[in-house]
Amino acid sequence: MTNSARAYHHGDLRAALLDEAAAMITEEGAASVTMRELGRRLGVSRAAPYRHFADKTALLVAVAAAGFDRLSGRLQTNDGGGPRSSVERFRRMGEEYVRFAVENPAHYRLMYGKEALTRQDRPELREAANAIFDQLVGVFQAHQRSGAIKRQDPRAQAYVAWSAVHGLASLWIEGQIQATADIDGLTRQTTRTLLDGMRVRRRRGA
Amino acid sequence: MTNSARAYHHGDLRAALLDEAAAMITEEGAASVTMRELGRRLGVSRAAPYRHFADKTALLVAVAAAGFDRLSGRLQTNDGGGPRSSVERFRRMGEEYVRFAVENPAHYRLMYGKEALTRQDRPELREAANAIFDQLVGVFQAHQRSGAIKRQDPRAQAYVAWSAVHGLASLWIEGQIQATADIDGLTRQTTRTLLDGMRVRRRRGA
DNA sequence: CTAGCTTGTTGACGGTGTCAACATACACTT
DNA sequence: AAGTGTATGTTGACACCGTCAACAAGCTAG
Repeated sequence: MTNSARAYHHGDLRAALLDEAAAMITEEGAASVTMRELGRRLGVSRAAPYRHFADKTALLVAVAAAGFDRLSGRLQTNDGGGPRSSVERFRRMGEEYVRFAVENPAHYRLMYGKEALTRQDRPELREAANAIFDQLVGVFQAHQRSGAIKRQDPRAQAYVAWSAVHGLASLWIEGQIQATADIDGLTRQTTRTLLDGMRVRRRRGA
Repeated sequence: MTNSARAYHHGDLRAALLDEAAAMITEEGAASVTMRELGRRLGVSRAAPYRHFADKTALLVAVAAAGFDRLSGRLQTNDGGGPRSSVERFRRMGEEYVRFAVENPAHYRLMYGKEALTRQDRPELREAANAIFDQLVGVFQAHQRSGAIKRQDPRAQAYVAWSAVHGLASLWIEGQIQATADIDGLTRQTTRTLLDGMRVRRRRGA
């Protein structure tokens, strides 16, 4: 009752706010999201959103959390299909991750870039982000069991890999990578380099 | 005459604005920077900054550009000292890069994170960022010549490596990496993994 | 000394987030 | 069915903000 959708005056303003905010973010960037404009678009007064979110930050946090859920779902769906090698799983996961970011740049930026959001310890965000990270850790654990990569702390390995794909996505989104470059190619090269770098290798000298 | 510092009414308001803005950014984050507050702090009216910067974005761009210069200088200073192996050069460069970001989180965020800044093609920023990237490309070229890593497009290799350290720095800054983790250790593991992943290796099967 | 450009000030406008006071619609009790 | 309470939405107000136009003052060049 408390959190489910019910039809009062507007119908379900809370959900409508989240949808509209997400739409504005993808269309015009997070900076364009305004409590007043949200009200205008939804045919509601400027203060109406405050009945559903404590403040603007809380609204954006909710939108970001929804983004995390969407990303997490995409990764899981893409991961689950059929018995694949852990190499293939990792490669696919990286590609899907970057693809999401490239397709939803403003949303991705909101999820990871906004200081105000992550700075405050919003448990929702923390949890949603952790779910994705744990998924990645799982891939590395499986990969270690298959004997393909070094037996190190899988969390550290996951951090290194996550950094690489997150960095690639961020730099691309922010336009720091020359447009002539091929993002898919770079993603593949990244995952391949990471896996090769973690692979068990025979000692040569010393 | 046009761009050099001169003592008119205030002394050198332009430089003072850049300094004060940078200070505010490191102390309270970029969001706290306000034209009016800048005026207040420097004992000047709210519109005075507009005699030196077209708008707030231009000011922030200049601050970001200064940050790029600082980072570039640090990397160069750290790189130049004595004849080191290209492995060592890369390792040090990565560490210095992450260290800068960790020590100046808000500034680093401004340099790479702000959509508004990078979105518009500010040539200053582009140039400053490119200088750092070119430096990295140079390291990989040297590294290829030494025969240690694969002979691929060094620019692509540089993108992969840059992504990894940038991603690590970003995730750390945004608090996405568990605080118990060791950022220096992760940085070393990242550079080592990258180099190993790019190393020339003998084929095994297929 | 005067003319002109550079720099700084003040007033104003429209925009924002947010709160308090008020109004309404629905749900639930009796 | 009536009435009451709470969830929801509205309006007015306040203090900010970025920015512009009109004005004032200071320095420099002739």
